[in-house]
Amino acid sequence: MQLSETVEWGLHACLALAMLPDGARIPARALAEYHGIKPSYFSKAMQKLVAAGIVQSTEGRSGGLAMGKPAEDVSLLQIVMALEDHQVLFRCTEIRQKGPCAAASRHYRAPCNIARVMRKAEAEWRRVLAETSLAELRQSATAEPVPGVNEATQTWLAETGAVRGT
Amino acid sequence: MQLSETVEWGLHACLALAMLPDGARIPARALAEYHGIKPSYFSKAMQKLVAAGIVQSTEGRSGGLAMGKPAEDVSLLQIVMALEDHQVLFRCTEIRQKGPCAAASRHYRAPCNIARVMRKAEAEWRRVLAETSLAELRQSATAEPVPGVNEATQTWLAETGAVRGT
DNA sequence: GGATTCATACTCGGATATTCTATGTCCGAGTGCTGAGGG
DNA sequence: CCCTCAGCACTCGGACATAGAATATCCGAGTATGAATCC
Repeated sequence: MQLSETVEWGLHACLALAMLPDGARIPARALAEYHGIKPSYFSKAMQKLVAAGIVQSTEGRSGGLAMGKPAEDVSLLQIVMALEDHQVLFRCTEIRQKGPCAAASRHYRAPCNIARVMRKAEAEWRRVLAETSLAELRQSATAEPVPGVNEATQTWLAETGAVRGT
Repeated sequence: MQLSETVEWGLHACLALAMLPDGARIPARALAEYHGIKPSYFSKAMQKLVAAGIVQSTEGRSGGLAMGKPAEDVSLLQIVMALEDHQVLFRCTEIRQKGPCAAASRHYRAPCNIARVMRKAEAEWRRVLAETSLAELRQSATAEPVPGVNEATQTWLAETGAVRGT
């Protein structure tokens, strides 16, 4: 039942993108290297975020990735769902309607009670993720920075010339 | 990220066990057939519940499965966790500590903010599941029965002689 | 000097392997029933 | 008639295949760049 590891990648990548200056873009390859991730598979995760409109991709020689919308409008739920193909955690296959003692399907209008509780729990999970925006994470990251990381990042970006755009 | 299908099986199976008379037991094979499930893999799920103490198994010729503790003391969370090997949904691999700009690990005493939100959401999910007991599900099932199913079940149990014990 | 053109380097995106987990199957060890045999 | 005992049918539990998803890799299509060329 584990979430895909791409979820972790995507969340950190989006946070990094949200911390760049407005309009700036960075190649997927550099973004992967920055996080110590193999770039090949990482790009697949980014593709899903691009398809969802969360991230914007620019092709061409000085292309790269950038936020597709303001960080305030991106919730963690959007990112997770995009990366997990909008799947649900618990899938009810209506096994109550199977087996030798099941009634005709028209008698099962009320939803399965087990599925109902599972969905309720899932809704709470989603609620927390929906309530947290990327902007809040960015706020925390800038308010309580890890010593040295921001400076090292600026240096690294300048040295590698990874950031393009405004 | 889907939960295993065995979770659905286990939940329905536990509910069925909880609706049997006190002390009664039923073979895993019959319980699988009742739900229209292939018995071979179903037994693997039951093994996990037995190991967790939720279900009790009796060997021998007239053996079978029974509840291991009162339905009031069994939450849905216990069942789900037992079947999913107590895994967590989101696994933080601390990628913030990787890459060329990471600081020394002693500077990362505060937990990762992304992981914190994910864990908070997961805690809410667990909370709902922990708040619901098997006894509540049994209550709903007896209060709003699907027409004919209970009768058919009694008949089927009598015909097949699947129920043993007091 | 300035505009144009063209080769180029670099980007994303999808087609293609490989590994790992979930699912499915099977058979052996163990245990309580049951019926025969003896007292 | 009642007790003993051995055979047996049936149970669970774990070892062994298979299917599907997640992970990892590679190469091709497309585009902005920038140098070379011409006016």
